[in-house]
Amino acid sequence: MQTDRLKGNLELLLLSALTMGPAHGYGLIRRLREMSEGFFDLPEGTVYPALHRLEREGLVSSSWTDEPGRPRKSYRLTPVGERQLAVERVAWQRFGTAVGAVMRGTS
Amino acid sequence: MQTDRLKGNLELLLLSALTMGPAHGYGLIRRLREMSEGFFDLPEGTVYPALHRLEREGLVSSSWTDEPGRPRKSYRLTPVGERQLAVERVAWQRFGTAVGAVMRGTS
DNA sequence: GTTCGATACCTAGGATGCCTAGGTAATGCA
DNA sequence: TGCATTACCTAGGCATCCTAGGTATCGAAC
Repeated sequence: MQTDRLKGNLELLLLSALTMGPAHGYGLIRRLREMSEGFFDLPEGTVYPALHRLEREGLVSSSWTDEPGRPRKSYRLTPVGERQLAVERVAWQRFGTAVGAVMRGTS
Repeated sequence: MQTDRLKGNLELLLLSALTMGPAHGYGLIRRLREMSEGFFDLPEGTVYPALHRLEREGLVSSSWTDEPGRPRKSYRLTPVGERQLAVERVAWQRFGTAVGAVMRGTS
């Protein structure tokens, strides 16, 4: 069955990571890995499409850095994204509370 | 984007609910609703296929009650299911810890 | 000087897993 | 007789994450 709990939480993770400041995709992968002490080691094929989705929805905005060297696409939170992050945080907590109640067998 | 956090946690929820004793599908839906104070109100189309999956994997076993009235298929945890539940619990907690670390911006 | 690992971007298609929407049938009450 | 509730089921849809492939730059090692 191979549970993937990530489903539905990726958005929360990416938006959270961006509150520490703008970052590009590859850097976000590293940032999430560090912040979670290695727990989240997301493949690029997961993160890049997710960022594009977030941008399409207006939660993040991107800009190419015109520094020399490797091209980098920097993402930052938009005001809409910040509001959405607050919503996600509450939703996550509620979900966790409900799961906890079921696990503990109490209502 | 419509996060569905249930994905990957349904197994944990069903196995947890079954620790309170055997139950049939419809009853499990009610039990989860009560234990979570209304948070989890799972559609039948979610629960029945999941129970079949759990049975195929040997985590639960089923038996039709030969009581009169409506036919009911009662599910109970198998020993394998109990072990798997313990695994799931730890996995859930680890996941929660990791998400919490990212949300709080600390490593 | 070239080979390799790390950095940095991308996408098509597959797998998974929950949900929608449909179906059947028994019970009990209005 | 009709309707709500209980109780079971499944096909197909859809969203989302991942696999696996691709391109290209840079620095270090050989």
